[in-house]
Amino acid sequence: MSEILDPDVAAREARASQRSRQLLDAAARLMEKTGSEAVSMQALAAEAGVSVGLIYRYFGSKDDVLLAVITDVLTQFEVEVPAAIADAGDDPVRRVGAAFGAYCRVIDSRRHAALLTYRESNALGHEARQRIKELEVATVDPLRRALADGIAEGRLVAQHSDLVAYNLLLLAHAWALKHWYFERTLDIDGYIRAQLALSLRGLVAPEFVAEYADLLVG
Amino acid sequence: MSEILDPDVAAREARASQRSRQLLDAAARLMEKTGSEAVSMQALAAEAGVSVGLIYRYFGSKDDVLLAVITDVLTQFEVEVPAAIADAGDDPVRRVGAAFGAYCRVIDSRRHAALLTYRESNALGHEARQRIKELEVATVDPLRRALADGIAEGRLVAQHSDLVAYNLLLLAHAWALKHWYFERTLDIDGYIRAQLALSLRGLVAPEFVAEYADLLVG
Amino acid sequence: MSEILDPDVAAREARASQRSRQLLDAAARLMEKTGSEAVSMQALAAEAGVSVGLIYRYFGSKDDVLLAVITDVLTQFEVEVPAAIADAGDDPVRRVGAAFGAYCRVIDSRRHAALLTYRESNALGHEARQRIKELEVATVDPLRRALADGIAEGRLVAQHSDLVAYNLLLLAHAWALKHWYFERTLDIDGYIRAQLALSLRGLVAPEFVAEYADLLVG
Amino acid sequence: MSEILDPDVAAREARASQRSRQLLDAAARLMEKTGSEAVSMQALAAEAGVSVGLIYRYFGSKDDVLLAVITDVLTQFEVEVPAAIADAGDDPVRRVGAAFGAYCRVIDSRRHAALLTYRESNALGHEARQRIKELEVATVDPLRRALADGIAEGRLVAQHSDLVAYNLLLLAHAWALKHWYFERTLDIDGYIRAQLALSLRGLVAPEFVAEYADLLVG
DNA sequence: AATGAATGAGATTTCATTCAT
DNA sequence: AATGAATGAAATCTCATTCAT
Repeated sequence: MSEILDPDVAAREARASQRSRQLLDAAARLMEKTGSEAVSMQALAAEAGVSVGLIYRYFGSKDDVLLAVITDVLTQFEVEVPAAIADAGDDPVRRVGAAFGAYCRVIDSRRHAALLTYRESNALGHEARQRIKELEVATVDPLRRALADGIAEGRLVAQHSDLVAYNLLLLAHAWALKHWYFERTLDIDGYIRAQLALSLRGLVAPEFVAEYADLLVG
Repeated sequence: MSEILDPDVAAREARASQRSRQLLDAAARLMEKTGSEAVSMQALAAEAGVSVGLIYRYFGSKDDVLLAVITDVLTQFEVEVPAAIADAGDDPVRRVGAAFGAYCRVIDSRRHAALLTYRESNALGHEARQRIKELEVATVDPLRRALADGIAEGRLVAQHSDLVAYNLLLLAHAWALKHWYFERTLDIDGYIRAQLALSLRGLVAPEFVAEYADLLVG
Repeated sequence: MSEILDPDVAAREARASQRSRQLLDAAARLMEKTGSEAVSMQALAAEAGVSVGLIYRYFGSKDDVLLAVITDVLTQFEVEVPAAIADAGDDPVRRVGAAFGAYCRVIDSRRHAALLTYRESNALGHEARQRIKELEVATVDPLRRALADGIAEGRLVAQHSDLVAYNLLLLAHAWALKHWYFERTLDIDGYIRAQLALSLRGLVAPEFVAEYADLLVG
Repeated sequence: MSEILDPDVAAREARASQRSRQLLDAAARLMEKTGSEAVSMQALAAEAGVSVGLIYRYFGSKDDVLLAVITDVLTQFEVEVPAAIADAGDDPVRRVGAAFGAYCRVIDSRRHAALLTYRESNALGHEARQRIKELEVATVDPLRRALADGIAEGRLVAQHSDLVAYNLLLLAHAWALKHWYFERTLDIDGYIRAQLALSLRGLVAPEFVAEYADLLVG
């Protein structure tokens, strides 16, 4: 808030944010390790190498930790997806492809944490739930914009671009949700390529099909 | 099973299956009501208007109840989807459409129960989990067959029909998973129409596009 | 009570006693089978092939069943031990031996039921407990009398005949209590012989040792 | 274990072992108080003046508590019996006497806890049961050795020394098992004297009877 | 006389949260 | 700032007992 900070306060805040990170990482690690989303505060403390009590200094409750883990993943989207889009250059179709790939890769790297959103109902309160939903929707925005650009440039056919964007998010999540099924035949790269081809085939305007031939064959 | 049943035994069995149904319905109702997939045995007993102990006469454990609720939904797929396909006539593309519609409608009628599959990891044991996965995969089969027929007849382009089938299942589930999002702009019929159009646009062979114009405009 | 009974009443009583026997046998069977003394009323009903409700027509409570099973074993002592003594002829030392053998054999035939006495504390009320203790003490009486006779005839040395009698009862019980230990080296016949030899060696008057040589070498 | 301990860790361990002792004592106290070997976790918590949850910090399960109580008694044997033997000097017969006395006195001091072994079947798992049996058998060893020494020196007659040792253990347990009977006529000292006299009369070699006259008259 | 469905209290166990140190 | 012992409510499951049929 204030631009000039008491150095002690700054140090404290730095330590605090470091602690938060340490705890969040431990939580993510624990989830990937146990494969279960049922993580007790005691187990989290043990994994993070701190005491239970300390967790409550940084997070008000278990729900807060859960919320933070989820937010953490969502934040990763906010970082990675725009970066991937920027890297993809000006072509909106390739930007869509890059965005979807980035989504999938983030999810692949935090599979169990990503699934946490699908359990919120129980643990989290209405307010937190609402917050997550807003963040998730915001997360689709770069994708939606790339799609809109493609439509504006005539490279994509104009049809339900909102729905399409959300479908792509869902298919990215599906890599975590139905990993047990997809992993039988695909690895993450194959998955991205196949799903992208499938989705784009219905979207790319006929006169541009040749140009995106590399994307359209899964 | 046997042709001649002791009437008492028959009556008892009828009562027993009625009880199971009552409990399963209560479980489903409770989920829809609380919006939560976490149902305690106490709460279930209260909702069903019976005692805790009685549940254990019909289901060996909480896992059994959960498994039964899930199986119940999956069984509904097994009934409704083939029926819808049969009603749709011989055209494989229209059969795909009918199958997807049936999926979505079953899920719409049991939204929270349908989500139970996405929590299995915690509650259910490995065996039960495996069982559910098998059932789910089996559930996609009619859809996969209709797609294969469409490809064989040249009405659909041959591309990853397995993946397509599973994607359609996922999009049906998405109606429950992301209901809070989709319901802002779509009702169940609109959702089915839009998703179907989107998926089919990438699948229908060019020379048949005109024939399925009604399906292709979401 | 009344000497002349209504035939219906007599028939009913006969049926009732038959039922009791059926239930008691089932209880004993169940205990030997599961090896555990924790027998639920449901399990007992199943084993006996009757309904739970019916047990309560013949026994007021679970404690009553337990008490009856215990009494049943004790009654068997009351029958078998005097019979064995009678068969053993006039010699009091041999009568002692016969009594101990009978004790051990009854216990061997109902090992787990015999152990029930050692659990009474929990389940049974004070009154029932008292009743069992009295019966158990009464059960030692034939043995005590045979010992007393032996002392009176000068064949046994006079020393703590009460304690000796109870010790013999205990050693018989020990066959059930510590069966896991004794069965490593002895069968029931060997056990009886060895224990008897050990006990009698301290009891038989020196001038009669030769006469009972067969009993004194375990 | 390690020579230099972190004082905090050492203090914590001390506190922890103090808690264990407190809980074990409470368990023993509860058993003596209620006269019952069945102790619920709630009751144990109440008796110890702690919460239920805390018990689970020190013992993994109810079985663990039970096992610990039993082990506690058995450990007392391991301490007291060899000590008593050592105090008794070189004479093996007097060492046998001292060992038996020590057994009986330990049992007298923890009567109900000592009986716990006779309930193991129900509560404890197979492994724990096995463990207890081994410990019990190990417990007889000092007695067995003293007997063997006596035989080797020709002071005791060679006959079933294994069985004799176990019988003496049983007679010690009998003080708890049949306390209600023996207490009518004997106190613990009288019991020890009488039982010892009885057992030794059959064991002491004729030429040494005079030497042990004090032990042989109960 | 007989059934067995139904009850509900009670048992064990887990775990989010607090608080004295 | 940090600890971790302690709490106690809640969850699952069992089983003696009752009662309508």
